[in-house]
Amino acid sequence: MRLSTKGRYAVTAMLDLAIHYAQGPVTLAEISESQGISLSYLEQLFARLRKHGLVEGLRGPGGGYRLSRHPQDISVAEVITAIGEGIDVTQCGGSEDCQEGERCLTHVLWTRLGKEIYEFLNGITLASFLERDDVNQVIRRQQQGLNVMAPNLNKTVA
Amino acid sequence: MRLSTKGRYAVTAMLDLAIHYAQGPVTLAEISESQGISLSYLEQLFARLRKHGLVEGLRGPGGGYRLSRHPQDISVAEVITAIGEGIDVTQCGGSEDCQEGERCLTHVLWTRLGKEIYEFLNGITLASFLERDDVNQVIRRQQQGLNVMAPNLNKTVA
DNA sequence: CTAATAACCTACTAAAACGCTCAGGTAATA
DNA sequence: TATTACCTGAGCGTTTTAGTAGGTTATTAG
Repeated sequence: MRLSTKGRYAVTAMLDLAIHYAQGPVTLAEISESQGISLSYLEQLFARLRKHGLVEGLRGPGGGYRLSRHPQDISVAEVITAIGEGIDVTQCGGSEDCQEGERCLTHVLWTRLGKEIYEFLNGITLASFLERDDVNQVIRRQQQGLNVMAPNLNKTVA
Repeated sequence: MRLSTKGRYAVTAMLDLAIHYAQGPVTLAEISESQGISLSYLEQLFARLRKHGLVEGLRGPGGGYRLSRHPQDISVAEVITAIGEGIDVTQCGGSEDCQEGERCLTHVLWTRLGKEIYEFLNGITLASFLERDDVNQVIRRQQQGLNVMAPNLNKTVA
C-alpha cells in the first residue's frame, strides 16, 4: 500500500469520471485542463487503470474514457493499487521463508496494518464518497445550471 | 499523507520500542540488527521522531531510545507524519486562493479523503495495535521465556 | 472519402525522494 | 578517561515522479 501524489491524481481523475458518469465519456484533455495535470502523464496513469479493468477508452471524436463499472462498484483502494504496480514487499521474501527472529515480527506487524488500511479504503467507493453532504455541496456549486448528477448515481445506466 | 517503506520502518521501529516499553531503553543497534535496517538510516529517522517529541534518547552505556509518551498515547498517524516532513500540498497554493474551476474541486476532494485516512490511522495507537489477538500471539511466540509485556501496556510505568 | 479527433504506445529526461554509507562529532556514564 | 551511544552532515547510487516528445491506430463528423 503506497500513497502519494500519484495516487491523488488517479483518484481525483476517477472521481471526475464518476461525476460525469451519466453524461458520456470524458476526454483526458478535459481532465488535464480542469485539474492541471499533464496530458501525457494522465495517459500513463489511465493505461494502468485500463489494464486493471477500471476504465475503458473510446477512440475517435466524441470519445474519451468512462468507468467500466458503476461508481458504486469501484473503491478508492482499487484505484490506488491499480496505479502502484510495484506494491510494497517486505524484505523477508514475501510470504513463508521467514520464521526466526524479529524480522518475521516486522513482517507480520506491517502486513497487518497495510491490510487494515486497504480494507478501510476498500470501503470507500467513488459513489459513496461523492454522495457525502460536504462533497456534494461543492460539486453542486460547480455545476450551477448544469445537470446535477448526484441523484443519477443511485440508478444503473443502460 | 504519504505512505512508503520509510513509514513502515518508522512504525515497526516504534512498535519495537512499545514492546519493550517496560524494559528500559532500546538501542538502535538492536533494532538495526533485528529488523535488518541500516543503523545510520535509523538514526536519521529517529532524529525526526525525536524532534516531534515521540521518543527520547538516553546517552551513555545502557542508553538507547524509549517512547516519550505511553504507547496508548502515540498513534500510527503521528509516527508517519513525523517522518514525512514534506507533506502533500495540493497545487492550488494550499488553502484559500482557489475558488474557480474544478481545481478547487480536486482540492476539496483530496483533502477530504486525506483527512479521513489520517483520522483512521490516528485511531490506531501503538498499544491498541499490539493488543490485538493475532499480533499478540506472534509477539508472545518471540518472547518465550522472557517477560511478556502485553499486560504491562495497560498500566502506567513510573 | 477525408480530415479531425482522441485513444494508445514508446522512449526519453530532469528533478526529487529513497535507502544507505561514511566520517566525524558531542554528551553521558562507568 | 575511555567507552558507549546519540547526533550531524555530506555524499551516492537507485528508484520514483512528473512531464515531454513523437508517433500509431481507430473512429466519427462533415
